[in-house]
Amino acid sequence: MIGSDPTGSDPKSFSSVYSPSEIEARLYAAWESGGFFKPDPNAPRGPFTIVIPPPNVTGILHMGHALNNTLQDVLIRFKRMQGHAALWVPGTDHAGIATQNVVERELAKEGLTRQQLGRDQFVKRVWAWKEQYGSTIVQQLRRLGASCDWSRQRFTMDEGLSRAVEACFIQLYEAGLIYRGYYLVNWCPRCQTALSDEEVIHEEVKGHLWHIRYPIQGGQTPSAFVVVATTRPETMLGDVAVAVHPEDERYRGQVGRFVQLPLCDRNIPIISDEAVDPKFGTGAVKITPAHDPVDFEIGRRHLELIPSNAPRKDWTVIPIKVMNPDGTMARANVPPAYQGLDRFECRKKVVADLDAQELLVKTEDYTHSVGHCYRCRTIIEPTLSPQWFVKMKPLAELGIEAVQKDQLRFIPERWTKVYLDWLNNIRDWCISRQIWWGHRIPIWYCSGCNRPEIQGHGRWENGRYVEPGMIVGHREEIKSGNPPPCPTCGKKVSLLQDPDVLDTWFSSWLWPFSTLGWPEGRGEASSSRSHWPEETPDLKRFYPTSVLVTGQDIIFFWVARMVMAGKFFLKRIPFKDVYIHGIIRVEGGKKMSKSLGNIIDPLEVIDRMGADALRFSIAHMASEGQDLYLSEGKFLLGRNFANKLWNAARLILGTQLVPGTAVPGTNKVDLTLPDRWILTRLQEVTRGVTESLEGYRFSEAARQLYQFLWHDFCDWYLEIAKLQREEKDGAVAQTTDWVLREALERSLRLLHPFMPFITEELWHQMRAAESPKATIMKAPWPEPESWIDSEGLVVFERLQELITEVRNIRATFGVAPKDKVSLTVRLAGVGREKEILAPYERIIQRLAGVDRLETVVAPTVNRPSASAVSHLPARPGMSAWDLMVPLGGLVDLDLERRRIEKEMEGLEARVKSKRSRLADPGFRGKAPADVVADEEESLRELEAQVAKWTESLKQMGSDPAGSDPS
RNA sequence: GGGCGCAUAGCUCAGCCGGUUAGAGCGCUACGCUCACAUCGUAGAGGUCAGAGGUUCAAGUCCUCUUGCGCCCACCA
Repeated sequence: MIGSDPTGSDPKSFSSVYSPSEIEARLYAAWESGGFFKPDPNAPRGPFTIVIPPPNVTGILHMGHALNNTLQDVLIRFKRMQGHAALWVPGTDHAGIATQNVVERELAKEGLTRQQLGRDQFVKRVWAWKEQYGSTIVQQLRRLGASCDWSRQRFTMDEGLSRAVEACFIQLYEAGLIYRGYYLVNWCPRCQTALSDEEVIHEEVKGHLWHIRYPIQGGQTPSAFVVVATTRPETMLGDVAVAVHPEDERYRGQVGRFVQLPLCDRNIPIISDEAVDPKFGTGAVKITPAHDPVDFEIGRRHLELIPSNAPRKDWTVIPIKVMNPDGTMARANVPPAYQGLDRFECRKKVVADLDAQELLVKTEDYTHSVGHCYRCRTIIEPTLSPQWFVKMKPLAELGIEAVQKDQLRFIPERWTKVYLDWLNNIRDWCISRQIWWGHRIPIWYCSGCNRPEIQGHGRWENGRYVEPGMIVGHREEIKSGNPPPCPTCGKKVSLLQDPDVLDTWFSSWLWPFSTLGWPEGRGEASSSRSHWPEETPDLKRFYPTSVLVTGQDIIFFWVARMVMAGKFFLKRIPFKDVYIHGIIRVEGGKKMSKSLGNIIDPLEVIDRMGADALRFSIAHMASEGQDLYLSEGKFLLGRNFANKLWNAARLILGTQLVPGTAVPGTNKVDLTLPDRWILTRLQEVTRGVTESLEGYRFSEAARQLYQFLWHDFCDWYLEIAKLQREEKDGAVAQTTDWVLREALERSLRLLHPFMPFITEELWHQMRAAESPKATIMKAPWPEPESWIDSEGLVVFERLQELITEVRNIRATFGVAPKDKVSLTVRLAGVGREKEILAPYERIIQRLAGVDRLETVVAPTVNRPSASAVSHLPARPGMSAWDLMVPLGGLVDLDLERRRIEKEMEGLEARVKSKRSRLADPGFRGKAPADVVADEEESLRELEAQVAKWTESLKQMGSDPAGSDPS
């Protein structure tokens, strides 16, 4: 019932300014209730699927979303019209840390912490938040016009998707690709959780490099020191060694000795390790295995501090953790003076104390790269802790294979390298998070057998990681009331689930199939466990998806991992094409961000100018993979274009139709030249837009449509059509109406993926009578017709040239718009050219402001006195024409001379360049014959042109009327 | 330390496979509220395609280097 609203579809109510807001809301509601976003089960062509990059439930629509979803919607609407069963699966991401942060902030306003609330209550509270606010972003996507199938909307914490997460975790575990390790991880003291390497943002920070003396024990001289340099002096409280390069002469004989650790009552050994760069600083490094990744590795290699997966009794030295999870200094192992201090306060105090003891050699300014939490920007504290990991090497190989076997294609292609580089240097993925909002890890422990202190020190048995008393399984199994016996003690004692949740991306990487592949209403975990995912009808029909549209920032987080997951769990890639679009920036090159206060809110743009304006402007700017620099003003392009289209339609639809219908016959022989010209242009544009969209060249498609509709259709054809509709010959008037409507209707269809609302509204007004319920969304994508009037193209272009030239002369000599001029056209009379002009006399008269048009067929003709002249060059299929416009007293001799001279300047430059090119034997010898012939032809024509202008200039000199009137 | 992108009109950007006269939008100039549109029309001005070298008959387009800007990756204590 899209166009049945009388207020919207009555052409007489057309306002001269397009106002989108009411129309957009009405149409979107009609589309959605009409079920038009669902894939057509009877679609003539195969499925075309996109899964949305799920926005965070906490999100609000920003320009990045607007870009990303506009492009997806353009593709989906295009493919839907082409007859594909187009499916765009929408949904949102539970965004573990981000969402937890939001709700924690809300609690804080009530003076509560999540700890006070307790885990269960807190999680309930987050769900409540999600129910209340989680649909914000999907509502905003609707305002953008996104034609997602909302009946298939998913959430990463849905029942089905949660089972997918569990099932995939278990499959990976059984394949020996999941383990727990006591490793150094990225720890955010603010969020109090571990993060993956990808979640750490490295930023340059201005800091200091402190050089500290560590006194050598039993040295030859009592004052012997080793000087170490550090950017984080507070970590020295956890030092367990000093390392030097084995070849470093400066420390020969020192290795194996001990130094006294200042501020602490401990002695630590000097060791040697290849990882130490002797050229850096003093060549001696303090080793803090519990708080630095490099030190951790050195520790593992040389001190056997942390034998991986070995029982605790084998430890010889314990890495010393000196910080609490919140970034304050720990109680254990830390001298009392520093206990409980914030890490940065502690840093100051350590430096001051060292200085007081004269152990601080120097303090240098030092800029270095420091890791920050990607959610809260807090400086990361590398910390030793037990975490779950995915072994990535075997999975990465699947991702690499996808590219090598041409199963996967990046557009633009250069991202392939970025993707491969990451996969080739992949490290294991830390997937456990110490937060409460997310998918809890499907691992349980026997309360009698598993102790916290052994976590992360399990063994590999039969290719799988095991800890004493550890059970891996589905929630349903474990909580079924009949828990399995502990594999270690054999007793059915109480089982405790691992408190950690999984990285949000652990659910996201399953998105392309978890959204399609979970059978509705299936409950039995045991049956799903071994055959997951199910071959649901949706999975069968729509997987693999067709294309992924996303930004470069999540190639590692998401794209690469989805490829791996798809190949691992389903043995098939999740998508064939990956279109990587640019990043939104503001003019000046900065990132658009809230903190910089330079946000341009897409919703505000939609409010003010309409979703179509926003979408078209974005698409117009989105040339292949380039970043977009936005400013408010750039959306005027789309707004003005929508308005132009609206008014053109107003002209076509708002006036009384000429009575009677006339559908032109085959090859459009009964149409006028302008009719055939505009229809020919339309064929070209149809082909161009289709090809551009097939190749993801969005801006190219948008530009072609803009050029065609605005300049070809409105500027030229509509002006001519006005005349044709006044024709006494009823047939001409009738076919003009037909052409106008045909061209408009096809244009609307071509434009629909970009500007869905205005095209629907106008299309519907055209169609309301015949099919009130039809929607342009389901109208067929235009196919170019087989006929092209290329001859007509040449003639019409000559007409355009002629009119433009006369207008130019009028403007140059200041002929008032109301004043008419007369025009003499001289042509050589080749073929049927002498007849060309006659039918278009009225067009020329109207568009060029001519009252008397005379055509002279003659080899030469004298220039009428006191006139301006112009010479149109010969073209293939068209001879050279001379134009003469008598101007009487209006002619300014100097002006005309300058005009001619300028024209000749350009021509002569080109003549010169062509002559020299043709004089070059290399060119004649090696260039293709047709190129040479074209050059020769064009040189001949240029020379003829020059001759004509020269002649005109000469005639002017002897022209008495051309003399200065003053 | 690696890698990538960008440098074209005053501004923001197009320009696929190298081949006539390098395009658009905005801005600017002149004129025009002509009965679809002033969110408009007509005409126009404005470019050594960052610099240097190379490949080629031919380079904005391909190669190398340089400069400037931006981004990504990396265990620079």
